[in-house]
Amino acid sequence: MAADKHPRPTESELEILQVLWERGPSTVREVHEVLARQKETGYTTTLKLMQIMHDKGTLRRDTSARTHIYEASVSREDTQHQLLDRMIHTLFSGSAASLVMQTLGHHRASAGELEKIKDYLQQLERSKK
Amino acid sequence: MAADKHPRPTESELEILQVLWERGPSTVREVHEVLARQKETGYTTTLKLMQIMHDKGTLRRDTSARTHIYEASVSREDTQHQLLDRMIHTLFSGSAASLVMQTLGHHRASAGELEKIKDYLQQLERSKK
DNA sequence: TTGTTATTACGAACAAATTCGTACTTTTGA
DNA sequence: TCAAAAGTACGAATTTGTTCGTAATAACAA
Repeated sequence: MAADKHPRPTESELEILQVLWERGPSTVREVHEVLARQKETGYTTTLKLMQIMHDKGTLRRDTSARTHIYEASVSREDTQHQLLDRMIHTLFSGSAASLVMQTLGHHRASAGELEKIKDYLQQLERSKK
Repeated sequence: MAADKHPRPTESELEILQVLWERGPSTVREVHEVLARQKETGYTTTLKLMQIMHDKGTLRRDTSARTHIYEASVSREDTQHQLLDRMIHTLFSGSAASLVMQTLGHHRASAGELEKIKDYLQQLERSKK
């Protein structure tokens, strides 16, 4: 049964979440097809993982039909937020700003993206006053 | 023995790296003291972990004296970069910009930090032309 | 109907990470 | 000198995550 509220997803669980966030509610078969394109993996492996995630409360499912439909019960944003938090804490001594600068320095964003980021910053500053 | 070049550090390994990055070369005892302040853990556990990390090549050590001195052999920046890469890929569909905006949105940086980030952006844009 | 296929459930094997007890060695100080 | 303290090494137990074989069942098609 579900124990903790929303335990941090493992590596494999994230792969599955990605697919569900992208596609919306899906069958195990559909999720598996996508994963199998990226890596060698068996159907029952995907099935088992999704069952485990359901136990943990990470996924919801509709079992009314023979073929069950699964759906993420955690949002992409919340998960991103949760993992970012952890990373900022464990790897950037708590400084979100230094994470941002590291990222900007190493992973060239396009000019358009930089523009978006700048706008976003301005907006943040305005809302601060 | 050391197998891979620099395997991704595990959770516990990151905690140890943090301490070493912060303090510089240190004994197991010193690292352990710091960790023990944050969580319940035994001395030999810390020791074993650091030995494993040495095997993997994540740490260097000086064994000339009885009490060994350990030091990180991977830089903080490289590790940050490595893990950011992974996170951008697995959680932000490859878009560094959206990671940055997520971060700015959720983790309020101080006005001073925002300023720094803006400067950094301008600098990036200039160097782009 | 009947056999082939698709699906779920379950348990066990395997792998990786973590924790810690114990033995042995060196240093120290009374 | 010699007992206590501090250190390393090592192996094993535990925990957590991953993979997959097998059985049971439902759907489907000939």
